[in-house]
Amino acid sequence: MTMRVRFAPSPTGQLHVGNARTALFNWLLARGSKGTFILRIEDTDVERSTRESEAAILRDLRWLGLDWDEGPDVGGSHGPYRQSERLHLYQSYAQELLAADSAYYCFCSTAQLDADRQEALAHGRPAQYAGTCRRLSREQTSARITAGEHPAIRFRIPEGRDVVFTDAVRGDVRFQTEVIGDPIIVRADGTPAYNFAVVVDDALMEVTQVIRGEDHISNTPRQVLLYEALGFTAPTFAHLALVMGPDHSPLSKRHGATSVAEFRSKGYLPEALINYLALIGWSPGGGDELLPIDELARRFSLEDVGHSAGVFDEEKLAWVNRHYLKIADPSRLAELSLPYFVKAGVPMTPDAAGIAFLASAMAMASASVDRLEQVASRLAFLFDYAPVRTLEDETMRTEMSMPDSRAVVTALVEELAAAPRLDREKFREVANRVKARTSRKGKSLFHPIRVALTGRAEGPELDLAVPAIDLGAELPASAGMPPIVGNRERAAAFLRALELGS
RNA sequence: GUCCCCAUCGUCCAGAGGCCUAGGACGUGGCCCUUUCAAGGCUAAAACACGGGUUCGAAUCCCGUUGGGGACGCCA
Repeated sequence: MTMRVRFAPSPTGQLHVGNARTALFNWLLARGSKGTFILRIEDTDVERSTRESEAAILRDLRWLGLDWDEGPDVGGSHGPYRQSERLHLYQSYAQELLAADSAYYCFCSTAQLDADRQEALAHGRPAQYAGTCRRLSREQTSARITAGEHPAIRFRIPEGRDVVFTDAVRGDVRFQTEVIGDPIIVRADGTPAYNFAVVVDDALMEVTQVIRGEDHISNTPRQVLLYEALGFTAPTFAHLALVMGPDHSPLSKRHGATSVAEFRSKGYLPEALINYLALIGWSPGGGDELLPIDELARRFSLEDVGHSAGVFDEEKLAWVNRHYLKIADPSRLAELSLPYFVKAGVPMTPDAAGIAFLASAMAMASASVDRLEQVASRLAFLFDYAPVRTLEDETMRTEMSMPDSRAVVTALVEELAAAPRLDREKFREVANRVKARTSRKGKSLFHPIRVALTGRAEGPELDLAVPAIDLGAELPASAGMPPIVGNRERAAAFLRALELGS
């Protein structure tokens, strides 16, 4: 039998990184063993499900590179893949259970149920369904229905049984049916409830391994019983330990970013997020950590998945991201960083030449930054040069007004007046001549040059930054880039600003 | 409260009875590189939760305690 796995999100919000990890583990298993990866939308909660979040989840999954073989948008032989489009199926299986007396109508009100739960808790009993409607006769039931009541349908959990299932990551897990209340399988409004819909769907879609979060482990015995009552064979289950925040509480908003969309907008690369997520609760072995997704799939195995919850560590994510930033194609990074420039107040709509320029500038930014978001400020000196503003800073003005610094700037202006466009070598020549004229060297030579030419006290290596400035200054307006002031003009403007200020 | 799951450096993993004076990675400290900030290289500190067993021998097996997490919804 070929392997079939699925990821089944409910479209009630953003794709959470914890869920993304669940999707990833399913995907890795499928891709590592020529299996089928199914995407199913669990939208039976009509109140909270939206098409917008379904679209967002699909988009995020695609961004991560997790593609599916069957799903709501691509179809497949076991569809439809939205639970809201499978209602008739649940209806007919519910009738079957009712007919076999494996299920029964329940008329209990929410208020009644709440009261029962309080009562049970108060007496130290498990907070499960009291069984009020369990023994209603067929006559009583039909009488109440004709009278206009709208009952839900509950599954009858058999008494006195031991339910054991073998979890692929944990081994045997055992529950006594005494601690399991009869679950609702169809709500009063006719829609199926989770425990029922998953079983029907996983069975009909011929899912062979159900890999999901540990929060579902206590649902599993109910589902195993449901498979049995429906005459289906249960799949293999695997429950993944949850992803926690730094304080070991479930990862949530107060810990910072939690959704895939947020990490994307902060400038993490999809391959970095994927690689990092795979490292929580699993190890590729051999001491390797930085591996592309297909290699991850090749090495993945459920048996090697850890049993304990893992803390999401954004520092380590950043380290992984730095790695992928370093090996990424510069023009791809240039494209990807566009939104961050816009957000930083540097609007641009570059053409091919503009992108090529940005890509060439990437070398001095992407290797020294955690995230794409930071590229914009790392390269801001190219587009935003304002000596007067720079000298408004007290310490900057004091520093640059010193005779030594001033001499360097003056010499720089004069040398630049005679210099052509600066490339790396030309810049070195100019720097050397300034050095000879001022007999300044090291920091006292290069620092003033840096401030004069970039308007900043720190930034990328001047060897890279200075040529980039002149390269950018030559860009035609048609390149769609903000105007870039050349080195010669910068030096002159800086000296003027310096004289004005003193 | 009841049931279930889990327990190695601050964090993520390796370790499947002797190879462990417990290994790697992130982070942290130090050093180096360096015209700045980063990045990078090297290096150091840092853990088997506790208590009982089993065994010639336990981080590894068993039991208990403690701690953490999950579930107990007409949410999924």
